[in-house]
Amino acid sequence: MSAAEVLAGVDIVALRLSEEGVLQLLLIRRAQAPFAEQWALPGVLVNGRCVDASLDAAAERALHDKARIAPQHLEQVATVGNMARDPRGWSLSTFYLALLAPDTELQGDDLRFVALAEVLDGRLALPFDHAHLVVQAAERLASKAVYTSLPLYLLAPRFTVTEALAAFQASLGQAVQHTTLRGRLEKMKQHGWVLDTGAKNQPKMGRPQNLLEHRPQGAGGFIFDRSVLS
Amino acid sequence: MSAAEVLAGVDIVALRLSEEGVLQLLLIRRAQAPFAEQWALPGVLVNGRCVDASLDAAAERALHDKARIAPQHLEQVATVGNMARDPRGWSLSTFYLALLAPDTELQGDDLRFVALAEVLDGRLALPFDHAHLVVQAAERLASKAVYTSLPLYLLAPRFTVTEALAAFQASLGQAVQHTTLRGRLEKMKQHGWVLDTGAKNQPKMGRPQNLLEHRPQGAGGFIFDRSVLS
DNA sequence: ATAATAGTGTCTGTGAGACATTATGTA
DNA sequence: TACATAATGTCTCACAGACACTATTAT
Repeated sequence: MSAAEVLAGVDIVALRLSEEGVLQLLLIRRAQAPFAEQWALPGVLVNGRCVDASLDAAAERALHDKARIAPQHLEQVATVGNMARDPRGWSLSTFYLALLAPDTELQGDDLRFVALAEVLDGRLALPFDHAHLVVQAAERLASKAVYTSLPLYLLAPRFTVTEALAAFQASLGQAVQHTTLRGRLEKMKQHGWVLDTGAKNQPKMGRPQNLLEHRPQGAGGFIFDRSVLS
Repeated sequence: MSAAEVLAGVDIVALRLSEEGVLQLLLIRRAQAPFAEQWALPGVLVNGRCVDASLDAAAERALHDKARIAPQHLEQVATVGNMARDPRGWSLSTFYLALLAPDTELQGDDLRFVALAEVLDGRLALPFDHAHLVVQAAERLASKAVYTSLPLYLLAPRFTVTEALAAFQASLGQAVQHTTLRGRLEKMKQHGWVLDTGAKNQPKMGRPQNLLEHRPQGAGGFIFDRSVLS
């Protein structure tokens, strides 16, 4: 069996929720050709010499080595493979959705966050088919936000209902009734996924907010049995 | 950039609904090492010489070339990659879930159907990590059966409510109220996904059954806004 | 007091769950 | 007639949607 000449790698679509409630995408300035110096998704190649125990380990390595970041959630989205996506030839990319804590900071000027919306609507172009990967990852987040608690991984472990609302609305791209979200958080409390810290948070104005705590009891978010949409 | 030495391929978890309402898995007797002569998932390698336009095209090729079968539904499930799954070294497998028509017939004695349950509970072992792939594909089908109409792709284009019930129950691994399913089919009628052929089907005994027709209006099944479970 | 924000309560609609009832065929 | 199977109807419950109302802070 001859060694197959396929270029295989993992790419990461890492998202952070900004203080303004907007999703931001992590980009890295490529050091090597092709597309050297351009801003692109962080990623690594997987090959015979690679030390990764598994593909998921390679994804974690990509985030850790390239950006010194540990995500709060990491899941595989899909794998694309064709002749056109890389000028070097037929290539495979298994890409992951990573959700980062809102206080994630970047070190080094070869890393930056950009508004996810700018990539989704084409205002900001990315090399390879990275824009397409971003679209699919964003769709994954949106579709899971409909019936799971996945957007909570965009928040700090302690969060307020208002912050949770921002996370869901940014993930879904549309408004959500706060009463609906409160009902879901109540349901999660009953299953130990969320608990009421007695603590309060005082905004600049208005009534203090209850501080909740996210306690995942399994992978991938709590699953509700209804859609959050009409 | 040196050619990366990664063995990459696609494997297919193709399922058929038997007349007894049991899910069956398509296996092929391997012609080549490793694991020659053993029954395994159909699959093909993707490499630099390959003619496939894309990874999805390679999946279709695997089913067509190896089994002369065209599935009613084909979707990518995930990609696994590690050192242990193939004795030849670090390898990648992107695996797909394929749903076949119930009248799918096999030609050649290197193809057969086995009961999916036998693989899931370990009574029937498969080479590589194929049993693990089958588990994940079956989980994908089950989780989608909760809130989509995916199991209808296991039926002939014209089907009865009883057959649809069997498809859902086999996919989910648990009983479903027929009234619930009727409600969902009614909803699908309103959106053009199912229509009432005036025709009837006469079982050996009892009242004749209405014959419905499956008219997919998009990829991946109709999406409901509630879980079919409690 | 007023504004701003958080949290609760009420009413409606939808669709699943469970089960009873009716309909339509065969033996 | 008896039986088997399909199809429909009824009632309850959970929860999303919409919106009103109350609560608690700062200025």
